[in-house]
Amino acid sequence: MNIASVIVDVPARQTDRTFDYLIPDRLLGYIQPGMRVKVPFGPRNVQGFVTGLKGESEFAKLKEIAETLDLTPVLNEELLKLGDWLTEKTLCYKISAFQAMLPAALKAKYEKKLALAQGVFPKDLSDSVGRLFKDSREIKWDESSLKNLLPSLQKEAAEGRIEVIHEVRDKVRKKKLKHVYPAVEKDELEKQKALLGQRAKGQEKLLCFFIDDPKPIELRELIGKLDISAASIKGLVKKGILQEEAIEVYRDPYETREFVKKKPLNLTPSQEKVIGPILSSIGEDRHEVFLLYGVTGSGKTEIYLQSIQQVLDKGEEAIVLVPEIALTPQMVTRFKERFGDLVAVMHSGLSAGEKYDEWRKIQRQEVKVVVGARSAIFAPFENLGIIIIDEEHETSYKQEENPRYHARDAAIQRAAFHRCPVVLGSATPSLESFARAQKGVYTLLNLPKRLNNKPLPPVEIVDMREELRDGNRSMFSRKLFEKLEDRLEKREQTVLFLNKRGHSSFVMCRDCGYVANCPHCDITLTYHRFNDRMKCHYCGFDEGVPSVCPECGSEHIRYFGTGTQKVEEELAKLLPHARVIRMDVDTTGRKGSHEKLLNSFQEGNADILLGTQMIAKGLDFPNITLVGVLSADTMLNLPDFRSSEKTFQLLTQVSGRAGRHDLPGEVVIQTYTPEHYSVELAGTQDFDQFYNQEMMVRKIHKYPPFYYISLVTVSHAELMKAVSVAEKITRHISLKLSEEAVVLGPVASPIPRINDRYRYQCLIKYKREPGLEKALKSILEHYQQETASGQLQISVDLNPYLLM
DNA sequence: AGCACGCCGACT
DNA sequence: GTCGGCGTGCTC
Repeated sequence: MNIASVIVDVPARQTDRTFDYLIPDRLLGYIQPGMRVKVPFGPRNVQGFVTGLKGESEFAKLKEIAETLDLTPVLNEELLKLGDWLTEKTLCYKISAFQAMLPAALKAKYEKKLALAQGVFPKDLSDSVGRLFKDSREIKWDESSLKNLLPSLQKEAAEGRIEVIHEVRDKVRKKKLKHVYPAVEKDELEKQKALLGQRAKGQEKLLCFFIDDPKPIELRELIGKLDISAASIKGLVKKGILQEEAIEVYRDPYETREFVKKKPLNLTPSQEKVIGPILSSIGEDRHEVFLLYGVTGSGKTEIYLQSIQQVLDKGEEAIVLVPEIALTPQMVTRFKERFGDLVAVMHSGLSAGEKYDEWRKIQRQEVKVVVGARSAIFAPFENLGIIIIDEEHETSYKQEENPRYHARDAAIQRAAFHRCPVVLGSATPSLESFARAQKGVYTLLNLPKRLNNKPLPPVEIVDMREELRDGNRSMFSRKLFEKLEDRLEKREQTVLFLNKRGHSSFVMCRDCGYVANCPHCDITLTYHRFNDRMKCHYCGFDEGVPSVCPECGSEHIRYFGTGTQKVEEELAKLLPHARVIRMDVDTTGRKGSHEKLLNSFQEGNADILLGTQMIAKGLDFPNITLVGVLSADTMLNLPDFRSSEKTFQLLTQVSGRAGRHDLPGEVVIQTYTPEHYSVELAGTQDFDQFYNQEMMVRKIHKYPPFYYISLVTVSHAELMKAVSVAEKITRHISLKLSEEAVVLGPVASPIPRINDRYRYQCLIKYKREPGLEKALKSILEHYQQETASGQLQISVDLNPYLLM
């Protein structure tokens, strides 16, 4: 077994297979599947993953593995298999699947360098080349600065005086800090203390400290604690009494926070009823998927916590997925309060290094529970006992780049391997999951009542067209405004929700109707008040606001629309005494600012919390008694078959923020389409009826959960090329599929151009098409050269959540 | 992805 | 005649 199969870090169709390498003697018995290695590949070195070991290879002249990058495998056997599954399910490259399962810090960083050959000095080279090495024997390969030296470099390299090095490194280093500890026994420390001179106050303090506690301590901490200088430590180190060493430390994003340990709460009878099947599934090592359908405030989290406790008691581990966890600090707090140091947290707000450290804690079995966003589903636990997905219906569980996986599917895959339950929790389950529960594929668990039987808040729907007819041109209906004033008077809090999607500010000419568009994408530029500029949210293009209309020359050009900033301005005008906290991408950009704003609101530093999607979930503050939705229907017009579902879910979620505690709550929903069933039924919070109605619509239009869908998007800088390739692909797919399948297109994507590339797409709806995956693979293969060069892009999404 | 090998145009 | 354009194909 001295040969390793390796998947190399070259994401291309031609290299999407294993390559065999000889394991050098010094690494024999050490290299295991799942380790990262550095291997020579063509003329350079690349990172690779060992996927298996074998005794012989069909390939005659094998190269040797250059070195290992890990001491222990970063992917265990289960995760290696899961990588294969991901590759198959999403048609991505093996290497992309592996990389998706690991923290970004472990991704290789490549650096091309020039170095002097052994025994060669700058003076041995021609003047121009020799000058490059005057400071160091190694320099970075910098295309631009070396440009005119290329011929002479080539000559020196050919004659062996300099060489090209391809370096492979981890992206992020382990964080190491200098630690100090005694080098001698306690009685020796005592002896040395007696020998110290009168003036050696610092050294005396140090010795006292270590006589008390000889454990290693971080240098800076020691200096701060004893109020001494680094020189005192140096002195003792020199005498050989103390020792210094760089020890790996974890970056702990929550280290400054104190968590008070909390006990499990008593379960209500209905909670008891629901947790029963989950606990027995855990106890019997049985894989089962539960759909925990519980209204907002029905105590789902406590079910999660107590199920996990059972798993921990069994000596197993738990994964909890939450959507964009940075946005729900309350959730993290509850887990930390219950399980303390056993919890690792993984979310997008952490730096690459912090994420890596949390991952290391899991790998080293130092934690038992991970709470995290989508990618936490790949936490390298060995004995999973439960996987929980909170807010199961959230679309952020679907990754919108390769590998385009859905965390729910990966969860079920992993749980089946570990023979443990998956709990999907939601107040508004996705249609897909609910349908599966109805069919008996998932086990449905119901929590129909809020804790303490608090009623759901009454919801009033206001028709904004009527408001307009009655001459109210403000963005607040009279009803909402009245209630706002009332809450201000009573010193209770209000949450105002603005459905921002498709509703951000833009710049328009009031005379000719010209709207500022991105010159590279067919999309309106979004206006940002804080720097008075317009920005494209797809390619990042950014431009100042023109003072005159570029079409007609009119000066009446200004920003338009109802962004949060604009609402804030209007609030300031109408209710100048109200204290408003605004939460959107602009105000929560910086790390931790989100939490700060929420804390400030919780402490009562504001009367109104104004925000977008991000305030729809997880807020649980006792003083919120009014929730206002400013525009309920802005999502309904998006080209997305899930838009009704999303609207219903969002409105229900937001409504759930009101009156969760002692004070009763109220909800006002403003809309231009009060008759739409998703708005109307969100008003009565009638999920069952919504489900029935929406299922009918899906059936008629052949959408999930009745049909599967797949989306192929073709993009190219030339319109004609994009169209013709899309056409060929569509034709090819149609030929390969059965009568039952529907192939739509090709049509221009809803955003027909992004970053100067035209986009055409083909949508496939089908029930059972065993030939589809093969057809798609052969298409990707067929166009591999053109896609490799970047000219042409073909993206395939089996089960897309965004049809853009 | 890189990089080398290989076959046709405008240049000292 | 040669330098160099980037199409094609390989990397254990």
